[in-house]
Amino acid sequence: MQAAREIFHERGYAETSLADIAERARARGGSLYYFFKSKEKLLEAVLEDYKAIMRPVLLDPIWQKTSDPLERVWSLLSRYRELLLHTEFRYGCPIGNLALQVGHYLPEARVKIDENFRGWRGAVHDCLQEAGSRLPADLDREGLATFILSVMEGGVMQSRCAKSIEPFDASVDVLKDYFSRLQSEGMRPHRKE
Amino acid sequence: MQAAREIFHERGYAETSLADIAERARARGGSLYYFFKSKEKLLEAVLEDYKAIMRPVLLDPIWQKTSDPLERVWSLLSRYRELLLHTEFRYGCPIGNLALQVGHYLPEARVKIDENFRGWRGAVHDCLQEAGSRLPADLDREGLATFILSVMEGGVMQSRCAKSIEPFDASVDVLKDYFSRLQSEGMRPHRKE
DNA sequence: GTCTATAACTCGATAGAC
DNA sequence: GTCTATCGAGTTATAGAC
Repeated sequence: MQAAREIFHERGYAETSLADIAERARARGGSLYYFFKSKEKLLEAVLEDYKAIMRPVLLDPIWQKTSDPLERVWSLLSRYRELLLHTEFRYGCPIGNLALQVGHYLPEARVKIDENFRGWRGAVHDCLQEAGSRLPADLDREGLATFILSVMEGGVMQSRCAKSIEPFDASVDVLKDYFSRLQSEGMRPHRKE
Repeated sequence: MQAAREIFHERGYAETSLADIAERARARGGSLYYFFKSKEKLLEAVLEDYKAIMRPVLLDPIWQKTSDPLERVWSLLSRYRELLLHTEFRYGCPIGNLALQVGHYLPEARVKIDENFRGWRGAVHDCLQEAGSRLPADLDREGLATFILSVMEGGVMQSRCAKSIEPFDASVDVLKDYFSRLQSEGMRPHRKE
């Protein structure tokens, strides 16, 4: 299943054959059917696994680097930046990829992708809550967590196609500017349109 | 080619067979090869066409609704909102879909997808420039245009998977809040971190 | 549990009639 | 130009030996 996760990420779902997965797992194609009754079920297991490893594999190592909740958010975004650079813009966010690859015709997978997004937003939302009074009290922090995921996914998408880190960096820079304005609000009440 | 554009959008590139395309074009599979020497070349022609129709088909009807440059940006985003609602979250941005479907293994297509993104950002950038002094003078308007595309693509991605307009709306709402803060800057100089 | 062998199918692409 | 017919390759999935 680790093999499936890797190759789905590298090549995409449709472009990956079960023989490819079996080869990386040092097995033969037919053996996979002992554990998964179809390619689709294998994908669902991979997506379920992504949910399970998000905290121990993705978040915990980042959370460990700093205890400042806002720094954790920036560090999480940096993780995707490193992924882009490290893979020379070939891969990207594995969940985002699968979202636009199979989200529209594999309903069960779509639901599990949504659950992964919810988990990610939830983790960022926790950071925003923990930031307490450093952000405006009346701020919609759920909405802001969704917004941050949008910026990340959109930035990764653009940088992959541009084969340049520029669009990702530009997106994160603007996000940081927004935060600096949110955090300076204390000095003067913000007037909503 | 219109048929190809539609079905690539609805089903995705890998899930679309040339027979499907020919059927919608009221032709037979073999006939396509008189115009396109491969499925990949057909995709490239579709992406080239997207660039060509962006202005007359996507932008001009929106620009016509209002001459206010910032309203044009919100109206453009509303167009994607309507697309999500109108298709019950099945489709999404056709370029974004293709970006994460084939961007990593069809190099020529990836370049043309990038060109589409550049065109979109360019149109938004023109709006931001036209907004003149309504935005801070020292603002990076190229970066902001990239940011807006990120928010749109990320919002569409999340809403499709959630089958709910909430993530898209939340993303756009936060973006509007950012703009309202940018526009109120005139009242008091903003201190950069 | 893991393998081999293969069934059943789909797809992209080509050849050639008209 | 558009069609029919088909090739060849690759795929998912199954059957059954070991």
